Amino acid sequence: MPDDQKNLTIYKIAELSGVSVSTISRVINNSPYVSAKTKAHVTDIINKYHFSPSSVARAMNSNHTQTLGVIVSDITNPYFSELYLEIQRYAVDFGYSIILCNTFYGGSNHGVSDAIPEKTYFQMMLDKKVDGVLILGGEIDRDTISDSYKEALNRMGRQIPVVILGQSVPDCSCTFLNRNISGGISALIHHLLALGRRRIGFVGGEEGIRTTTARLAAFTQTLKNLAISFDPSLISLSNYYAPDGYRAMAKLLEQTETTPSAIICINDAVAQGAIRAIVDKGLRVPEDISVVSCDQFPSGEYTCPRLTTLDQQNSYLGRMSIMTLISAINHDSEGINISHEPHLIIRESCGARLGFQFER
Amino acid sequence: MPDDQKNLTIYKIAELSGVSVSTISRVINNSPYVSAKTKAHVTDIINKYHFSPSSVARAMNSNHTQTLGVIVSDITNPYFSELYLEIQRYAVDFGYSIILCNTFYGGSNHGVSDAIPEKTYFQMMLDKKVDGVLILGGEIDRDTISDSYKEALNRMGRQIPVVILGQSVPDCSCTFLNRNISGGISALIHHLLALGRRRIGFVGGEEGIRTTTARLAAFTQTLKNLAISFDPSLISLSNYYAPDGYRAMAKLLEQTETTPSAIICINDAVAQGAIRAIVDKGLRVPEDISVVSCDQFPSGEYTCPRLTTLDQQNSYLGRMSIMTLISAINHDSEGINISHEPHLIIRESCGARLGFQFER
DNA sequence: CTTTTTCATGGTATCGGTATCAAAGCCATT
DNA sequence: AATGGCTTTGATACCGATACCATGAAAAAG
Repeated sequence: MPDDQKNLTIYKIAELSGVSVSTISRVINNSPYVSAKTKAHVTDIINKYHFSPSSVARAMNSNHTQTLGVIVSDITNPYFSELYLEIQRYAVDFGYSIILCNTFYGGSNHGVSDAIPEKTYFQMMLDKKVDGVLILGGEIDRDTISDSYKEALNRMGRQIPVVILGQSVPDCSCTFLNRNISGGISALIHHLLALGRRRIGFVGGEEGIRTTTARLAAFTQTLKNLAISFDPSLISLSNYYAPDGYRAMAKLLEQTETTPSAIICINDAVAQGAIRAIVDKGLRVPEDISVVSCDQFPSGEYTCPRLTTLDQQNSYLGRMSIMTLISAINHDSEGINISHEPHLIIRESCGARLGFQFER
Repeated sequence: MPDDQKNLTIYKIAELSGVSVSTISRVINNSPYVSAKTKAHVTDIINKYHFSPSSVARAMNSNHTQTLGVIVSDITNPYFSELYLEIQRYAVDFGYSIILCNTFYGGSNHGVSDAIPEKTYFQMMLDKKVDGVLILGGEIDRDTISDSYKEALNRMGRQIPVVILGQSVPDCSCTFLNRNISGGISALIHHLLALGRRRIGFVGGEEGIRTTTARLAAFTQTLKNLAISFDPSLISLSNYYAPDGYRAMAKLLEQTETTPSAIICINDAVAQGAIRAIVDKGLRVPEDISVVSCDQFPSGEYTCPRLTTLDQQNSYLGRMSIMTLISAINHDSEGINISHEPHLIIRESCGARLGFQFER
């Protein structure tokens, strides 16, 4: 049986075919400078032995590896995994494979405590000679970025294309895709006001993280513009997961004197935790408190009650991220403007679809 | 400023240091055959220019890339992402990076239709010369495995270590970690019976997939052993996500004449969908129907009601998977026996923790 | 029928490291 | 001073592809 062997090289195929390595290379790369006869013969041998050229050797003198690095803080977070799905799809289409780097930064509740510094991954990306790096979240999302982090990031950015999904940081040798982080908050508030909710709280997210800071700023600003009194005891931050939402909501209910009539959560996981905390206090959603969220997760359509939330168009963001990176690698373009406007998904947790109209 | 440059090689460092490349290589690899003085000098230059050796060139003659391939069907599925987290953690500890391969096989509801054949990824893994491959799920989980798939899998298995988390398939040149797929079903049924539930249905999972087939078999077998009548109209399969749970549950409620008193779901996402379907029919969980699940997801603790479910010890499985693969690469051992017993987490959706005791 | 052009093929340097071998320098011993 | 052993260093083949140049054969042009 003409079986495949380990460590088949172009030299062995040349030997088996009775031609030179140059010819084998030509056949592999579909060069026109091979006779039909030779090509057919070599192709037969290649198929027979299931030969396929080593990407490592190819990378050696082409200086590109057809590999991309993707850095995320936590792939169990639906926000990141949804982005990843889209990225993976396009990467394969364009012939790239992806090295996924999970930094464990930002602490989910998964029992893993120590984060892997992004600097470690930056160096790894450089050593592995990936063709480009995509950063979806992590240390770059901090309000204040340390000099040493920035230095490491810039060192990488000077050597290979780096695309960052988030919001621009000054003096970075990277391409930024500016997410409209705070968009939609105003729509959320207006929707709640229209339902008769005026005492609105904000739950979840982490202090010092740009998403949280920006959304919180949009929250307070919108209230101010509408001349609605702002009560700091209605704000309770923690983190981005269901247990955090539970904890933050429970804390909010304890620290405030008057129960809020509505809560805006940083994302659907937090909203789920918050609802659970409200229910555990013997209150009802949406009858007593309306709960809405800023970032749609797939599960939000199946909770009790279903979540009113914002669609951040994550598939679109994922697609734009990978396309921008590939463009940067091919020097096709110099930065792409993305325009995504979060849009309101009205379901049950605000009360609207259940026909409630509240008075206060 | 002594700044770093692009494409720094060992040759340039040799030139800058005034020694030979051999010496640079020795310094990098901590060889004892370098004088302290030379070592210090070269180290200074390396640090000054931020030189780090190319992994590609190293792979060229060491024949290992310090890279692993991980193949999953859908990383947005918490089962896979939880496994991945553990795998990533240990991989980095042992100096490996991970190429993640998402096959889109098994259709979630994410709008992506066409799966990427695993064969495509197998070839990619071979070409990229990864040191080992870990398959967490996908085509291997089918009840019947096609010859062409098996052939491609075996070809890969003969060249590099391949570890598969699931259940053994005959005549495969891979190491299997046999998950106890059907374990815990019996515990679930006994728990429901103790609560007074006898008319038990099964919801979710996909026909022709081993997890589903095995759990369904354990389900019917346990009922048979207990001499409980088995009603095929109480079984409704679909897939592994919340929308599938919703759909399957709605269908079950339509197709059966007598409403079931309990439902066992394939996992927590499906359970969430099923609960939603039950509630939409105007029934209550757990008062009218108890709902339990076979596979714990983190969100299950924050649903309304909280889910009674089985802990499959996914962290343990992830850890064993990566450790087994690394052992196989190092020829340290020949297969590891894993012992994980799913254990029952009693919460609200069955009724037990809410103090219900049902009669029938 | 010779010369020129085109086509097909082979030989070899190269990418950036590591491994192996050879050799030079240094010190102590005889 | 010559010898031997140890430390330290340098030169070069090699890993598996591709790129470039050279060459031989066949076809077209003179």
